[in-house]
Amino acid sequence: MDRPELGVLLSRLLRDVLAREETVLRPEGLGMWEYVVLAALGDGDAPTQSDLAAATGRDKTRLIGNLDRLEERGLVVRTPDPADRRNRIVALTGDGRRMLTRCRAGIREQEEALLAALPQSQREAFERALVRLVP
Amino acid sequence: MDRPELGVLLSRLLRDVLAREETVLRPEGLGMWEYVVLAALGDGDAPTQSDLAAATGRDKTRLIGNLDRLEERGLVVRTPDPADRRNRIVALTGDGRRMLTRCRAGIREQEEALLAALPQSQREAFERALVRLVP
DNA sequence: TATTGTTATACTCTATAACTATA
DNA sequence: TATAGTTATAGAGTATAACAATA
Repeated sequence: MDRPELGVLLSRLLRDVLAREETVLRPEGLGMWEYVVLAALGDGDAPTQSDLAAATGRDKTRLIGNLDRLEERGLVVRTPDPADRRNRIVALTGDGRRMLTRCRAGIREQEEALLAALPQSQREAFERALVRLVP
Repeated sequence: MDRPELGVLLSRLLRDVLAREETVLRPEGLGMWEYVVLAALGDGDAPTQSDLAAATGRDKTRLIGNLDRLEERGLVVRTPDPADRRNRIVALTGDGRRMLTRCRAGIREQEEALLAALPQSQREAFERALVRLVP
C-alpha cells in the first residue's frame, strides 16, 4: 500500500484528537495532564504519588504541580499514609469524580464525531488494530 | 466498544513508531526534523524555505537550524532565486537523495515489522482508516 | 543506606519580535 | 510598504540533581 509514513499520519491524527479534547477540557479549566491524572485516579490503581507517576508514564517531579493545582481546586486530596509516613495517598474528591465523569463524556462524544467518518466495519477494525498495536 | 481513549492509544503508538524511526535515523546522524525536511524535499514541491516551512507544518525560524546543519553535511544546497533574490531555493544534493532513500527504506522496514502483528485484513482496514481520518 | 515527596537548576523547544536585504 | 530569510530574546516543558523526612 502506498501511503504517507505512519509517523506523519499518527502525529497529525493525534494533533486533531488532542485539539478536540481541549475543547472539552478548556471550559472546565483543566489542562491535558491534569485530566490524565484524574483519569488515572478514576481507574483506581494509583494510591501514592509514585504509583500515580508510574501509571501515567510521567515523572514524579512533573506530577507535583498538577496535584497542587488539582488539590487547590478541591478535585483531589493528599493524605499521609499512616502505614508509611513517607507516602501521600492521592484520592479523588466527590467534585473530582464528577469533573472526571463530565470530561470523559465530552471526550467520548468527540471521539464518536471523529470516527463517524468511517464505515462501521472499518471503524471496528481500526479500533481493534489500535488496541493490538499499542505496547 | 470499550477501550482506552484515543488520545492515550495514539500517543503510545506514536511514541513507539518514533522510537523505531530513531533506530534508523540515529546511525545516519540524522535528527527527526532533519529527516522530515529531507522527505519534504524528496516529495518535490518545496522550492523556497517558506514553502518548505508550510509543507512540513513547521515555523520558518525553526527550519533554519536544520537547513544549516543539512547544508554543512552536503545533503542540501541553498541557492538564491535569480527571479526574486529574497528567496533561497532549497534542493537535495545527490548525497541528500541517497540518504533519504536509505532512511525511507529503513523506516518502511520498521513499519512492516510493527504492522506484522496484525492479520492482513485488519491491517488493510487500519491503514485505510488512518488515511481517511487524517485531516 | 534507601525511598517518598519536594525544590532548584539547567537544558531543550518553541514562540515572538526585531533586523537585513530585497521587492 | 511588504516579504524572505535571519538572529535574538523570552517563555514553556522537561530532565537532572540535590534536599528533608521517614523507613
